[in-house]
Amino acid sequence: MPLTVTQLENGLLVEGVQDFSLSQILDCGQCFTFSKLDSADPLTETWHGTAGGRYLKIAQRQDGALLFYNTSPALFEQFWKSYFDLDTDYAHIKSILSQDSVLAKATQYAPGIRILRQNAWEALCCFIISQNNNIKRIRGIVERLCQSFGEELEHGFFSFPAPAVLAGCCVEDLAPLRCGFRAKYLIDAAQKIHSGEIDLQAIAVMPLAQARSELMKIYGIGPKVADCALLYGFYRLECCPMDVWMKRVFAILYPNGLPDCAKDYIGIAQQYLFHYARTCPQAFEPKQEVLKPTPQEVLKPTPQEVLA
DNA sequence: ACCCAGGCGACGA
DNA sequence: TCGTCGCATGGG
Repeated sequence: MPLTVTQLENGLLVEGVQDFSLSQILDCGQCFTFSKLDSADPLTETWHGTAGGRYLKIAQRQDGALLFYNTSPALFEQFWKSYFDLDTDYAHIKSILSQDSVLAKATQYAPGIRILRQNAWEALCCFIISQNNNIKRIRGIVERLCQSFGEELEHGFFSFPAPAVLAGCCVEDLAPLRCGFRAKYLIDAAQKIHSGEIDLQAIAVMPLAQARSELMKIYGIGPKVADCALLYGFYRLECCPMDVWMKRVFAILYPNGLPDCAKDYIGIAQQYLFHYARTCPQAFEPKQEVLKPTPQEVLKPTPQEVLA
């Protein structure tokens, strides 16, 4: 279905958007720079935040239509349409993934998830911060990073600091972030990128294995953070970041790996499964579904009783 | 108080 | 090459 774009006095109305939920997209662990506004209107939800050095306030009506506040048609076409991945047919992708029963459940649980096309440097910073951390605290550290070293945009929001800014910092300079041992990792990433030793533009067009090993030259970037940067910062859908949640998913639901139907969209499948595992734990806890005895088993004598 | 969080580097076997 | 441990901080 084609999008219908209408210019209003306060922004841009975009109708015909399918398979899109603001809260699912912005709160599923791929992005840490948007926050939900308290809305007087229960029929809409409104978020605001930053991406690529731009501030955006955006609302979604209950019928699915989107309102991009203070956004020109040109800016929508050039930036936000791509950022929200609106040219990708998620209905098609979900229909393929749903050939597998678990993925069918995970996609139905949060059918409005999309993979954002984020700025590579910003995603890299966020996922350096993410290691051995929780999403709530990641948001706070990212916010302090931008407030402390970025440039003010609008409404108290700040851009990400450029690599050059962090490259000139020492660990003590980053103390206000309260990011712990990750400060030295951020600085090394900034220095290698600012000096040109690591070229994000070049990584964007490298074969995956080479891109991955290039990112892992940064002190503090291992396989998982590299995969997150590649998936979210470079839109490499063939990456499947393996964090503690996805390790649970594989241990419990996919001991033999993902099914064949996921092979072209592993990164997207990963996002549905990650969100499902993290926010719907009762669907995943091994103890309840897997180990709970059936009524027959409760009545059956134990092996010890049989042997007695 | 305790365990855990979108891990990683250092170290020893 | 593989397991194990410490790391900063704070949420639940």
